[in-house]
Amino acid sequence: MDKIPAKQATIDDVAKLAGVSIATVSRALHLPEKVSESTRKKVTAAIARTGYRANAMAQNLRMQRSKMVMVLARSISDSNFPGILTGLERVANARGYGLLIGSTEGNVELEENYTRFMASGMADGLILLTGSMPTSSWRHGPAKRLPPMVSVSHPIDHADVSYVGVDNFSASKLAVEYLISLGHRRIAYISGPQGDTISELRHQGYCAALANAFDESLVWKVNGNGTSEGGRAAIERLFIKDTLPTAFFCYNDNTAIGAISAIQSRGLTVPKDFSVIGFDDIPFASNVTPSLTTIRQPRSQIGEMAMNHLLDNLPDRSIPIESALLHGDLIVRSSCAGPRTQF
Amino acid sequence: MDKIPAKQATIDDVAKLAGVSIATVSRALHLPEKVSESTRKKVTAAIARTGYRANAMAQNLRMQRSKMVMVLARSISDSNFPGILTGLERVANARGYGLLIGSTEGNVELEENYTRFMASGMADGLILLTGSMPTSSWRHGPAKRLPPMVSVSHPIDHADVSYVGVDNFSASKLAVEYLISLGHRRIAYISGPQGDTISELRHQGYCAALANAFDESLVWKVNGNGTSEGGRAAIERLFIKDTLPTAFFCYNDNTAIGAISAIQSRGLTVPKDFSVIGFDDIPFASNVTPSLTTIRQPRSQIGEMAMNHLLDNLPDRSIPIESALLHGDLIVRSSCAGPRTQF
DNA sequence: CGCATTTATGTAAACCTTTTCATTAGCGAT
DNA sequence: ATCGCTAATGAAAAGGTTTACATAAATGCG
Repeated sequence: MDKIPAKQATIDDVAKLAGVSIATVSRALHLPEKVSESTRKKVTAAIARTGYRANAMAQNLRMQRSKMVMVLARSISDSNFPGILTGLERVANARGYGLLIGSTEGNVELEENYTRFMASGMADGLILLTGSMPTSSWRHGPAKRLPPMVSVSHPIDHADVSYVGVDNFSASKLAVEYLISLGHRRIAYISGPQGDTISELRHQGYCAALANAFDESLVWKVNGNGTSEGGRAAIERLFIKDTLPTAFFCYNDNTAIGAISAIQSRGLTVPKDFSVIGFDDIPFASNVTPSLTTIRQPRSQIGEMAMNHLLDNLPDRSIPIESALLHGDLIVRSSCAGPRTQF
Repeated sequence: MDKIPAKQATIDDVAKLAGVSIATVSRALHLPEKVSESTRKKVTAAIARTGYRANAMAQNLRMQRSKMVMVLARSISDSNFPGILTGLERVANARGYGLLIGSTEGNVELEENYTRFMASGMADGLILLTGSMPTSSWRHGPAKRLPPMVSVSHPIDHADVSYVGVDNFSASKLAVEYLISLGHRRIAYISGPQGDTISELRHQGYCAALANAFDESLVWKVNGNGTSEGGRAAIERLFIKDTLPTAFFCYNDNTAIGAISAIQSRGLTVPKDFSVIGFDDIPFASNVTPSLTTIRQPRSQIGEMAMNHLLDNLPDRSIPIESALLHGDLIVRSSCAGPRTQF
């Protein structure tokens, strides 16, 4: 084994060792057909000997890019995040890009920190999982040029950004239709946070399913906040009333799990007394008791599509703004059944 | 508002506008005390006017760094990952570093892909969540120089890398002591994957607690694999026997949840018939029924410590290899109770 | 006032590539 | 042998910083 050189070898070292110019080395690497068989061999040999790896910073500086994509999320701990990130990562890696991740925690200062990062050219593109455009001074400043962006999961109102996510409307409709098919007529929606776009879409799907099925539809919305605590609280508030729904369509699995837990702690059972359906199919949905019937979000597929779309758009930013709505599948487990016959 | 310039302003633009040299601009930014009050003002004004942001690639090339840390994980979907990542991210961001993430999925090719990335200077340091040194050709090649590294959560045998993680031995001992304090004498350990270092440490803690408490200790190990499926299977296998333990200390929460589910589906109850204690305190531990008694890993603290240690070591690599074992707390919920009086 | 010392600024090199442009050599055709 | 054309290579610029060194101005002191 050669002795360890003090520093990482540069293109100069390779060129010297191969007895050619650095231009030729570069060409041997990137345009092999432009260089003669014999010198190409000398160059590859020299590269092997020196252990040369092109310095990414120099390349990026010269080529005016960074080969990085920044993923900006509201929270890393979101149940959907790992799955999406896995998809993003898979294609970024396959296409030679690095993934830079940042979480804003809803904190404007942190967000500005990251946009500064972006502004200094540390990323060629931006994946938004925040549900909003990067709020920051620099957008309104002189250099208004944002990198190509794709919004994932959370559609952004009034912004011309491509969007990839599950079709919340149709998937919710599907969920509620399933409850209806089981015989339920009094179905409540336990919502997500107030003003949340996704919650609104899911609510619309819920309404549509009811309107389709019944002449006179009973829309029943209870406010939650997307956490299991919120689901629990929603049930508590509801159970003060004397008329109750027989099934709950929940904003997400966390909410559903909270709802189930609240129902159970009142001595009632799911799905015998009440049916509960969630949304997301988070990893734990199959591990709760009863296992949760829900809508599966194709998380990694969402991530893959989003990243592909973004990277396709990098070279010339010519790809038009477009939305991809992916199909959400109904996953039937054990938290739904027909309604109790007697109320 | 100024009109939008075609390109991002460079230091030259600022210098020209301020009527000084680029060296002065650079100094005004980094060594403000070395530049006179008046010119400093001119420079800052020019910067504001142009919307100048230093080009990160150029800076990094010049300064021979990248201001990035790579986080290499086995899987992004690991239950502990988001929490640790949150901690890592928090301090990286605060200290001006970007977080580059990659998941190897146990795939050697992917791992090599990332080490190539590293070798080209795209990261100044490396956080290992893989439990092993980056296996790759380049380690054995001529340029053997690895960047500073810190291993997190998974200790790495026979490698001189700093390590930050929970004190698996003591925490496990704590868990088992708790079961003993409830009156259990026949306690089984449902392990993680074969050969897993962490599982081995937890096993040792388990053994130590037993040995401390009883003259004659009954060590009882059942193989799992770290998934809820594994926990479930372990219980099934065990229940063929006629003597059974009264309590289970599980490798992790996933295993514990699987175990509980298997016990329940045999018509038995936790904690009345069997006590189950987990490890990790994953977000869902409080949402299962019965809510899971477990050991909490201080995930974000682990991430913060690891990143701080790594970044402290970047300037001169002078900090010695060291291990930080963090305390794991016992979180008492409802999955443990005293043993059944009659066997 | 003259010299030494500090302070402020500018010039240019260095960081490592990619790529344009120019040059040289080689070859076939006339 | 000469011309023209192609193929292979090299020289040098450009990308945007930081910083060592040089220079000029200003200040201190005897």
